[in-house]
Amino acid sequence: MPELPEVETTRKGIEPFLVNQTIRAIHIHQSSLRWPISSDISSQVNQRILSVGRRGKYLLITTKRGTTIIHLGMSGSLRIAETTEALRKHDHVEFVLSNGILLRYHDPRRFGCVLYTDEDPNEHRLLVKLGPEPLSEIFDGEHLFRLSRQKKSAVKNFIMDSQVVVGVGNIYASESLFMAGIRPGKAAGRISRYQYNQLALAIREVLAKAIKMGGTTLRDFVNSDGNPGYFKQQLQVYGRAGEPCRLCGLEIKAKIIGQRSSFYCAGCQS
DNA sequence: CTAAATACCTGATGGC
DNA sequence: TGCCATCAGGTATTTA
Repeated sequence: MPELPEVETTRKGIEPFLVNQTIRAIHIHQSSLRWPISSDISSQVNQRILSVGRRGKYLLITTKRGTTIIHLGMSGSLRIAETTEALRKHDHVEFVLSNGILLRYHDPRRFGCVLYTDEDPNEHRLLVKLGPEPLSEIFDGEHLFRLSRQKKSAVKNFIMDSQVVVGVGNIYASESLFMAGIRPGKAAGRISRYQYNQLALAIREVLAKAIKMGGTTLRDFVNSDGNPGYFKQQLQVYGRAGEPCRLCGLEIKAKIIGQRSSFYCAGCQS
């Protein structure tokens, strides 16, 4: 399921095929995604792509006229295809480019979205409230500490709140908390500044490493070039309930926090 | 205001 | 073989 590293891996993967190409056509096979695909996306036709950006888990394909905002939800993927390649099931949108290739949006569970705006995408209602990028300079322990005061909710839910910091999904939340030595169920407001410094560093490190490795493959994520990522074997706690902790050997525990499965080591995390 | 629950959706999996 | 129940989960929205 695409978290920030997978989205960034996708961005990097498709960028060289897209920049400076003109969008010749957009074929919509299924417009019923999380929100319907608006017909004004056709404004992008015959426009040259200036950049392929990212904000949080949103991909931004920008032309002079506007920006296509794509979210992969949890089962979405983008891939570069030849025009001769048969349409697969759940290939909902195709961008036909002037270099003769296709960008295909594929999303079995249709939790994702393909939107269009002719204004600054950062002012779009879905992006305007987002917290800092975890790999940017303004994201640090002080930021987490300041926002968390008086918060009673679990720290895991806190760091997964996109208004606090973007890009920390269920997998990397468990991984970051393990690395920082903090139990996921602990109240966000009761965590020290020192621990938040550790946590901010852990989030940075886990995400940066995953991006470097090309993203995690769990169920149906496929890199834009069709190859799976390689991060799965690096996971320390996620999905490892009952298995021994790689650091201390104690059994990894699973717990539902905020309706989401969470994993931690009772020996290494307090 | 906060925090928790819910909706959106389909494919993989396991039990019978 | 098929049918049903369960689970996966990002995030906007609704409810408490």
